[in-house]
Formats: sequence, structure tokens, C-alpha cells
Amino acid sequence: MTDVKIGPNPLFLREEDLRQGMELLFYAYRDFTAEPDAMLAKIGLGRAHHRVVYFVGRYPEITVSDLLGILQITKQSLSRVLSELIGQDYVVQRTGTRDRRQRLLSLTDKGMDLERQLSDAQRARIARAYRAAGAQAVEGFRTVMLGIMDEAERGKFPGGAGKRG
Amino acid sequence: MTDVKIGPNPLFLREEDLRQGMELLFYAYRDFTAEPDAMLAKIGLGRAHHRVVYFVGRYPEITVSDLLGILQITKQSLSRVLSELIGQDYVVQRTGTRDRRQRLLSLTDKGMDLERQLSDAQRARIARAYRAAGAQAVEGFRTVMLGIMDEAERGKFPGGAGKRG
DNA sequence: GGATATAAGTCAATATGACTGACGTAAAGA
DNA sequence: TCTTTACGTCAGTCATATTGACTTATATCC
Repeated sequence: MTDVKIGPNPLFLREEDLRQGMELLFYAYRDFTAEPDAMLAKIGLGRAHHRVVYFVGRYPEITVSDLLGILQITKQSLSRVLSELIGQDYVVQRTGTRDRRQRLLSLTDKGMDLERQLSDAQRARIARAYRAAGAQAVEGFRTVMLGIMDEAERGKFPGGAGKRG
Repeated sequence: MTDVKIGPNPLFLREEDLRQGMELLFYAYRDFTAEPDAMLAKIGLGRAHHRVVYFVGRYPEITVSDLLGILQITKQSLSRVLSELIGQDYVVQRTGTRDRRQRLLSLTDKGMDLERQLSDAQRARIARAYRAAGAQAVEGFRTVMLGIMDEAERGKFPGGAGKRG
């Protein structure tokens, strides 16, 4: 952690600020995933199952290739996880009607239960953090997180500061 | 109630905000780790090596047990990674003077080089996001991230909203 | 001084999640 | 018809993590 000789810095971005940003991500993500990981371990599943269940719940009737695009893993990696989830009745496949090559994935009731259980701890964590931070801080959080991720992904997060509901 | 558009489940709006928060974390972390992972793969190392090199660089002369506390993995898991890093001359061990049971870990020059290379991509990513978002958004980001992580970790991030520079 | 606790290392077995490469099948589309 | 796409599968490998049992050296408590 060195090298701060990049000339005048308009935002006073120091090495220390950047390092802190990196660590915020590390610790927040580590603690964010710890609870569901522990729950999953009890039923013999792993984090990969959570991700699949989460995104299938989020986008019912998602195709396998769209899911691969989100997870950015290979189909062989997804295959084992997905077939376990289907075999244990958390996820169902349905042949697409418009395109019969597609396998549209959805959660069963059992899958929805699991998803809710797993995500509840995370939702509560986010809710607590949002509540404590306030609306303006949440908007800043959103802006920075969008800036951190690849530009290509930002379209997934429409809307802005708009107060709704 | 007919579906007007494709997309996520029509959920209660508060629920949607929380989901979005979860996904911001998922995508930002995924993209944040992708670049160093690719570099590491080229030299036969993995993300675990990066984490060790990062935190040893951050806290020179850190003890093994303190490092284990940060990474929250078992000593057996750390063992392989650490002995590879020591064997390849990225990290050195020194017996503690105050407590001779301890092995104090530090980076070699080669280790510092590696750490810098790996983290540069991440630093650039954070810097870009911070610069684009502005100081107020960064403060909000900080506040929310601290709220997401376990309370026990927050002491590692002193300073708060203090204006510097 | 002796008992106990702590810091670290090691051996063995195992699970999980990821990868590459090769190949197959069904269906869509040019 | 030919090619491409969507999906699946077999086989092998790697990286990261786990639990459990055990050892060595050193520190600390009584």
C-alpha cells in the first residue's frame, strides 16, 4: 500500500481512503454472508445454492443461460447445484413454450420457504443499516456501489433517489 | 391484475428496496474481486493468497492468530496458503520477542510488489466510484457499510465523517 | 515447580464450488 | 439443409474450506 505520487487529487482521495473502501467491502460482505452460510450448512447446502434460489425467486421462469449470465459461472458448475435443488424439490423446470429448447426455472413452495428463511437474516441486516443511516446515506451507498460494479450491470438497477410507496 | 412488464415479482416496495441492497452487494463484490482473481490465476495463486497478502501488508508483524481472526477461517486452511506464500518468498516469519510462541508475519519486497499489483485494480475501481459519486455519497456509503457489518468490526474504521485533506 | 493454557504447526480425510475440455441432443433459424 | 443455440453430461482437476486428532514450544497461574 504505497504510491501516492499521482499528482494533485481533486477529491483528496488518499491511499488511506481507498484502502478503507476496500476493507468496508471485505468486512461487510463477509458478515453479510455468514448467517445464511451457517443455515445452509445445517441442511447440507452451500452458498452456491443460496445464490441460485435467490435469483430464481427474483426472476421466476428465468432460463438457464440467463441465470448463468447473472452468476458468471460455467454451466457445469451450475449443473450440480441446480440438479440438487431440483432433486430436493426446491426448484422446478418447465419447458419453454415460445422456445422449447429452454428450461424455465421457478421455485416450488418449499423453495420459496427456503429463500425467505435465508434472505431474512440478510434483509434484516440491510434494513437495520438503512434505518440507522437515513435516506440520504442510503442514496450515497447506492451511488457508490453502482460505481464500483461493472458499467454493464448498472442497468439492472433502475430508478434513482425517487421516493416511492 | 395483469402483468404490465417483465421483471421482478410485484412485491411490497420496502421489500424491493432491501432486495436491491442485497443485489448491490452481490454485484459490486463480484466485480470487485474479478480482476485480481484473474491476475492471481496467472501465477498459480488464488483469492485466499490475496487476502493474506493484503492483511499482512496492512498490519506488518501481525500474528497468525490475529490474521485468523480477521479472515475467519481455520488455521489448517490458512496453513497451506501461508506456507505457499512463505515458500515463494512473498511473506516472511519472525519469532516474536515479547512472546516467543508467536510468528510475526510481514511482506517481503516481492510480497509488497504483488500486493500492490493486485490491489491496484481494486483501488482504481474504488477511486473511480468515489470520484464519480462525490464526498457526500461516499460518506453515506461508509455509514451504510458500517451498519451492514457486525458491530464488533466497526472499531476498525475510526474517523467517521471528519473532513480531511 | 508443576499444571494448565495458549500460539502455532501438522497429518489425514472430506466437502464444496469452481474450472477446462469433449461430446451429445433437441430445437430454432438462416 | 446447415448452422447455431440452449441445455445437459461425462471426466478430470484445482482451490478453498472444513473437522478432528495430535505435537511442540512457550507463557502464565497457583
